[in-house]
Amino acid sequence: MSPRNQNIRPVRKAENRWRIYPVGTMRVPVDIFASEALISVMDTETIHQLTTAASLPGVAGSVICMPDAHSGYGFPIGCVAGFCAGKEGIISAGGVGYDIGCGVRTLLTDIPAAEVYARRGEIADALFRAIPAGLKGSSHLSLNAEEIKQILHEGAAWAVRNGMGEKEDLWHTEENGCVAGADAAQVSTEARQRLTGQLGTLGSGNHYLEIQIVDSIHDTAAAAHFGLAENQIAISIHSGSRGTGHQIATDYIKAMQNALPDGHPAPDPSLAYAPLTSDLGRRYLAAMKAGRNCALANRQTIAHMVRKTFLRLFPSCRITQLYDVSHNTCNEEHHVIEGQSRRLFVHRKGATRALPSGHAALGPLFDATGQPVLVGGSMGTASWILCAARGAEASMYSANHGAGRLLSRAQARKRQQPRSLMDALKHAGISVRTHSPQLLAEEAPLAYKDVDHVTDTACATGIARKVARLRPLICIKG
DNA sequence: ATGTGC
Repeated sequence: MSPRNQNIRPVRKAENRWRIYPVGTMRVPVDIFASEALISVMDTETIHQLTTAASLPGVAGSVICMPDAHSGYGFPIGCVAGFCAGKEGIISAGGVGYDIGCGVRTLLTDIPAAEVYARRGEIADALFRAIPAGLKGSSHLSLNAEEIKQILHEGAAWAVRNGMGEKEDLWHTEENGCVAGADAAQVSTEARQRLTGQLGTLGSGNHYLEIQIVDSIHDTAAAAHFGLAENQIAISIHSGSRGTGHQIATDYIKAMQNALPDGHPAPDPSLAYAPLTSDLGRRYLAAMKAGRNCALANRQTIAHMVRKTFLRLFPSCRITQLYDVSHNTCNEEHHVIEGQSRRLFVHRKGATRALPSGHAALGPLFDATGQPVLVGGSMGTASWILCAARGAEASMYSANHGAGRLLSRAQARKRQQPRSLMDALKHAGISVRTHSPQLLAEEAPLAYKDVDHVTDTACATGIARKVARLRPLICIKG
């Protein structure tokens, strides 16, 4: 169904802007935000997945591709696609992906950098003990069925209600820490049970807990508003919905593959979809929201354990939350399409929402700066804190989520010896703790794009502005 | 991403 065999070439529209005009089954164009260098490393599979997304029923405006995009399951990672609410629109479980609600939370501390440098090994060991990580990392908390149901409905607010955080944390979290409309009844028993021993665990893959230092400030006013200063110590948590979100995705991808509407063959089994108005579509929406809440509660719980660990080591320290934002979501939003305000269901996979100052959906807390955008780098490289800018109107109010993979996990394993990576990180002054040096190699810097170039590109297009660059000092990995 | 594939 998708125009795979046609010779598709993005047309250069402006500096760092490219467009794929509709051909074959494509209903809308694809708008790519990338430099020449970044577009040259996007493989044919990524381009194919973008044009496939642009071929789905009810797709609105254009499909957006971020500078960090690479191929994924169904949609590429780094893709934004909105679908009209109502009869013609669809929702796709593969479009959101397996790690529902995966995102980044950044906390700010008042601990002098010199003290962190002096006690780096001790801090790394304490965090590694306190925060379960890796595929088998199991939680210190054990949850019963009622608690799991509450978490799926309440998100981070559940953790705060149970003494794991402050209400200020929720103000500094997307959706105030709770996605409305979640329904645990649409989440299978198996998916719910998988949370039993997993709340407050980091997971594996590119998930991490990093202690970082603010390396440079690029927007003094926004940095002051965010509470950021040069040489400040920050904490970033990159994690998701663990087994629960994965199981929700598995369940609904299967169900959508088995229940495709008549006359609407899926372009690809990984991109099976359901009409938004169908029972299955509505059920997935409610289950996906529960998955987002699971991820929000997970990061809130991890943040609480990190705070407890730091308070033991630095009893007088103060740790506040800058922001928490997910980058694997489907969200109901209003967008202006061809001059008309439309209600859309916007899938963001490996892309964050980016509301500029003055946008009606942005709360008062960040109206002066625009919504914070947390860009996680690869292990051992920098992260960026950006704020959404006016140009985000052209990206359906979205920005990039990271550096983006350059090599597949298998390719990375071939090119990176685990031992030499550990040595290189140590040499770079980064204290790494991991349960699996083998999996660590898959996350080696050589497997990722240059986060500074990706960030430069995103900001050059006007979708976001640089606020601060963060450099890792301690990294806890699965 | 994932109690790692059907």
